[in-house]
Amino acid sequence: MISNSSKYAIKAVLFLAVHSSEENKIMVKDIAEPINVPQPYIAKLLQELAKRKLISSTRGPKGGFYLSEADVNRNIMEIVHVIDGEKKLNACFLSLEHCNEKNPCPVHHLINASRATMMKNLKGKLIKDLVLDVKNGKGKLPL
Amino acid sequence: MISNSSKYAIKAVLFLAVHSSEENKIMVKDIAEPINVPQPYIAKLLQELAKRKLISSTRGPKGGFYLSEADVNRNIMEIVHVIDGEKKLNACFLSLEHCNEKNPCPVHHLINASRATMMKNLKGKLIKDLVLDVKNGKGKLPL
DNA sequence: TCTTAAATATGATTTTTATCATATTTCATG
DNA sequence: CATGAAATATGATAAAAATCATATTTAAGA
Repeated sequence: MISNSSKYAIKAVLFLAVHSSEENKIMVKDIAEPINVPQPYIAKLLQELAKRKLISSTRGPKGGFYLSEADVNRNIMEIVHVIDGEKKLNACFLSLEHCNEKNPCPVHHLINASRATMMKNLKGKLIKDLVLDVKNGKGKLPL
Repeated sequence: MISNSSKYAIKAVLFLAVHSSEENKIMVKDIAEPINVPQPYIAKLLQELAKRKLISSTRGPKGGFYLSEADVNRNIMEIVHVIDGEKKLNACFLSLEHCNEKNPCPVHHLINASRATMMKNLKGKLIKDLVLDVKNGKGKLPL
């Protein structure tokens, strides 16, 4: 449903959200260690996110990754989209091609409402909201 | 979250639930085709389910797979357990080791309630209930 | 402008998951 | 009791996901 890569990416973005800023860029090795993800692996993911404009970066000395004002207005699902592709977020539990409200598979009604609210929650929450939650003790770091 | 193999297994069990009985066993090739899963692959899964007593089988001529009275009193999550292992059904969205109600990760509250009801639904619904649903038009076959 | 520190691009390797193949065992039936 | 039809056991291959390695490009600062 959601890949390992996406999870790593989310953790990294959350880390950046809390610890970085335009004036305080962070380089991969200082991200990889605290979030406990192999450095070359998270590097690749961060590069992909940067290319797709979900996070910001600059090269060279004093360079690194950070989140701009625009970046913190993204939500978590956008990260998943970039890493995993659009694919199966809306997909049927059994991955059936033709399953929908009109023609539901037998398990459709068991999971659909729950998943819909889950998705709504994830899409409605921006990165900056999550940072606020952390500050208010509603979610804990480090990851 | 849930593997391809589990999905195939569920489809096969559903198929058996509707089409088989102790007097009408079905052999793998007659299951594989209608549910659209490669024959050798579904064979392996069915064997595993049979070994773990979630479905029934007999060998030899006139043999095949079917669901006994006991078998139709199972729920879908039991199938997933057998195929995927216990692992991540209760796991944190970000696969964090130490995430729980007391010490939630930032996304915990966004998904946890939804997932809990989803799981409750899946565990509460028995195979025989699903068959009833299909008969009452609340879920469609074929898959 | 040269050196160095960082991201970036590209691709290789490893591990896991999915798929396929084959030989063996069991059972019904003639 | 021999034959053939079925599941079962085991393992091989292929595809995908995760992980790792290296050469290139960019930018800051001496």
